[in-house]
Amino acid sequence: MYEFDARRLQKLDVLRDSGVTPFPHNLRVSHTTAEVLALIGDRTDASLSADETEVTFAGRLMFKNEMGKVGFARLQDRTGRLQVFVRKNSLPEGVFNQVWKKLDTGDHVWVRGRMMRTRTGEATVRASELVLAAKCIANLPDKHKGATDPEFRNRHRYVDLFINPESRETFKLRSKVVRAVRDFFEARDFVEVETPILQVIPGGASARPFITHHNALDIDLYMRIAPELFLKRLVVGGMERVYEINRNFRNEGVSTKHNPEFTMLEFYWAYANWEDLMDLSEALLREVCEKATGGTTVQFGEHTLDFGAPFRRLDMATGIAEATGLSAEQVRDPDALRTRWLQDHPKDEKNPDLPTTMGKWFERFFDEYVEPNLIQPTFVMGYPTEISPLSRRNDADPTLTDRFEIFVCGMELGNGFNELNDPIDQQERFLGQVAARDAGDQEAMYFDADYIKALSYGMPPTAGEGIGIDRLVMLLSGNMSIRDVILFPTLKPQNPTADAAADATEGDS
RNA sequence: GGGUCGCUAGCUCAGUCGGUAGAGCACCGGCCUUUUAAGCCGAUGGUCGCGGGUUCGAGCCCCGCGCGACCCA
Repeated sequence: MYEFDARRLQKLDVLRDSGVTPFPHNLRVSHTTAEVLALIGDRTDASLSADETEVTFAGRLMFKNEMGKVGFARLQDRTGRLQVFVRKNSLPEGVFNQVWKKLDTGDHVWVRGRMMRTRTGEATVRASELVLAAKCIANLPDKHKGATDPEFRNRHRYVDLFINPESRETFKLRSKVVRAVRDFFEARDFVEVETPILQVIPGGASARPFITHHNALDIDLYMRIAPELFLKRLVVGGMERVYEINRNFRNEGVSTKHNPEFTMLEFYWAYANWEDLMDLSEALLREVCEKATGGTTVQFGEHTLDFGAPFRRLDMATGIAEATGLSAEQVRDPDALRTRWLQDHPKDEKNPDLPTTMGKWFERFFDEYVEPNLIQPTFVMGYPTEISPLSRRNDADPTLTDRFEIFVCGMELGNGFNELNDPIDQQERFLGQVAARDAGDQEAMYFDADYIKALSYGMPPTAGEGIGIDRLVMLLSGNMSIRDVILFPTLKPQNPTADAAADATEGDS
């Protein structure tokens, strides 16, 4: 059971006793607050007084000021706020005492009235009718300081959204980002599809999945960690340009950059290669940035990010060599890498989990020495085959793949590569993953025989890429935490015992 | 996983040396016919995150746990 505030509950009785319906319906508005403000424009009060136009609008009461037999209120709707002026003898009989005086901040209010301007010049509507549209019986955050605690804002997004304008802006921006992404791909003849979230074999990424159960089939299913293998099946099927804006689920830790469920854009483009993808990514990010923010640069913390300029293209081995002082030869030598690592991490001397191969060492060195320093949008190129089980090998150097990742502000934003379409090679890579899994790597991929079968029918030369939408929205909106750009981020229950008790009660009833 | 910090009224926060639990805003009552964080008078509101311990006495000291923020891995 939810405990209502007893004092607020009483208000409902008081209203009903005086004939006021606290939750009416069928109220219509003629204008939004922004439309009324546009009508008022810069007209004088005299000009407005001569205008007999009546408007109706509604919004949540965010500010109320009572002065005897007059008062002011500001109503907030999806377009902004607008002030209402009420005067006791300008309202129908009883409304001032029974409705106006009982209004609390947080209530939804409907108003009819004519436009005016106050003595201090504020555009205002003079109410000739005032209706309580929906009662708020919750206590609101501080009128001036708002709700600043990140936990409160994440747990009570419905409050955060109407209290904090920057939160509304963030999620409007997020919507624009998604719209811009769709427009970009639709304009290039890509088809948007939806592939399974419930999967028998989770694939397409290295990550631990969530497990769930289908009762009727009596089988365990996995929540998808990536749509990749399904999208490539579609390329086999002839969808040569295909994309999906998909929710993925990864059973891993949470941080300011990681939420267990997150939104990705993935796209596959037949008869294109990884270099085409890099060009396309630049164009995509530039266009999305411009459509969502109005410009091609954004402020993120102390950094001004430039999505308009060509992105830096950095070879992974070169980046590691530059950051560590190793030579081009040493960078490819696991022993030299180990020696260099121990130089900075003497405590790892006896660590049995240190990498033994170039590929794993690259990953570790890159994360440690290169990634944090990649502030402006950067393509990091040339990933080792070993850590790229779905990428096609480089024709000149089969230990590397034709793969890149996009980094901004030390954050991985995207990942693209020439798709491996040789079913024999893919089968061997999967077997390598299975061996890693058997050796204890819980993030290693599963063997997906149907995917191999799909490739055996022939997949055209294809390049594919994924871009993290949540992180992109973080960058474009200047939010430092992924939880600030996800409406309802995954959070621990505040009071597990109470929640469990509530569940038990539900089960009994 | 480790470290640091935090958790006190609906919200934002004080709380001294261990000695009766505080303020502003919100909410309630009263005054006020153009306010701009309006003002004035009065009232209500507390599991001080949870559980132990020390003490005559704990919001404060000690131990454990929970949740969160930030940093590190």
